Amino acid sequence: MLNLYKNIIPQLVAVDCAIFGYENEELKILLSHRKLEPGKGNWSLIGGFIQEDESLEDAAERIVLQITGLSNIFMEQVATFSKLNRDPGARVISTGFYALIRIDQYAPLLKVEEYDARWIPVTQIPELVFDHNEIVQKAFEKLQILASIDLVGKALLPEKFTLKQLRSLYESFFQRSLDPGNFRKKIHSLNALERLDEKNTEGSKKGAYYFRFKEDDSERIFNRVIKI
Amino acid sequence: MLNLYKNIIPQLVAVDCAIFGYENEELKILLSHRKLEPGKGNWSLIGGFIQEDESLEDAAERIVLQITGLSNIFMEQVATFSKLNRDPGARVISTGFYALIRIDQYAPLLKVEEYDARWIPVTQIPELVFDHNEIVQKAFEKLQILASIDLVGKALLPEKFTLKQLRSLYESFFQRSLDPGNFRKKIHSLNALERLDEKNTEGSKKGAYYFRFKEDDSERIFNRVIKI
DNA sequence: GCAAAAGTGTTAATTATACACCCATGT
DNA sequence: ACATGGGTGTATAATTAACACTTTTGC
Repeated sequence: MLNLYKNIIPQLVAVDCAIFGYENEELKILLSHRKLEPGKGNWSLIGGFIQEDESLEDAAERIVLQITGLSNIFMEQVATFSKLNRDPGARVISTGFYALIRIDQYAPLLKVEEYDARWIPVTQIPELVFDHNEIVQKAFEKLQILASIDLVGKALLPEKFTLKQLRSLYESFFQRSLDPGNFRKKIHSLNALERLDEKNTEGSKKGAYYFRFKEDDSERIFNRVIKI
Repeated sequence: MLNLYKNIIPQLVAVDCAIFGYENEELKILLSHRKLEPGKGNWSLIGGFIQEDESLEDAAERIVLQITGLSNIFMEQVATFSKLNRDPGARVISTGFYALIRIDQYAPLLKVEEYDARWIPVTQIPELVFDHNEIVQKAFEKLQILASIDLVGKALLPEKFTLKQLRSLYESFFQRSLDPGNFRKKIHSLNALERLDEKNTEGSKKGAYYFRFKEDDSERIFNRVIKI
């Protein structure tokens, strides 16, 4: 491969993915057990080295596809982590990503046993290898900011869902309870959802209408961030 | 150096810095002319390859120090850019940073002619090499978000400044005019500044009070981002 | 009928926006 | 005294937040 830059020492480059999903009224993250030394067997994010012919985004998509069976999913960079001794096995520079997937579509390609991947509530994240706890922390903060200025849900909830489910998702994002009435009004004002005629009667006798995200979101309202 | 990971192809890793400063009522960015092929002589961000014994943050600080003479400055990651052919000279993965410096303290260590570094208003950014325009764009967006939720100014303005100057800085961030009266009230409500007894009489006969950032910002108010 | 969750309405507090007005001072 | 930018005040609209109220339906 062409290289006009001589005498530059190349580095090992990897990606680590914080994969979020939503299930049973809880926001969860997919954690696995590390296959390689050092740290073999410990809890870890899913990651891998970048290949010569792919971008970081390509690598992250490849890895998420392997472990979830899903492609074309929502994914964003968190940050790149490069402390000298973050990985005791070698000097590795790793870019963190966070991904949002629908657990109802989760269908891993790899044998689950191989990685022993599990969905863990974000409130119960164990100690992870290397600096992975820091990556998760930053990923969660980015997700919170996103959820603050845009209605996040399409990537995490099933096709149809109740407002209670959406609210409970938001309560997971912000880790606090939200007023049901005010939440409804806020969501409706965003013009992003459409009500179906169908009701979910699991949670109550009256039944709660199902909603889904509009195909056409041209009238959807986003919050400005600018407040000053 | 220890390496437990065999058969992994290492990559060239670099940093590129979008250095912002504020001068004559304008937000500016420090651009240089590229010293190396490919693209030698073209407008470019200031950057360089990461060394074996430093993190990305270390490398960015080193590079900013060389070109501005300043250390301990405000700096944050923008994102990491890794498209396969972003740099025609080789496959280079580059992490973008943005830095905020005070132009009144700017004192480059390297001969300025060597890089031909210049302060260019953000409204007049020329075509840059590779994907540097994209890096600048994302850096500016990050800066806007920061300025939306926190009072940015300490890192860009001189020690003492008038509210008009601060407002003009904010007008540079958001590229729109802000109501003088409402801006004052907003700033005062944030509890971040203290008024000096001194006045600046350059702009008017009456004179405008100088302000500075409080040493103690324990009572300073930050805007929540959470709006839903 | 009543419990329980869904959904609506009312009010107060806060914040944002537009703009009128007063202030100090060099000429 | 008056023009000019600095600085303050006021009226209104929009948003947020707390909480009371009505609706539906299975038991």
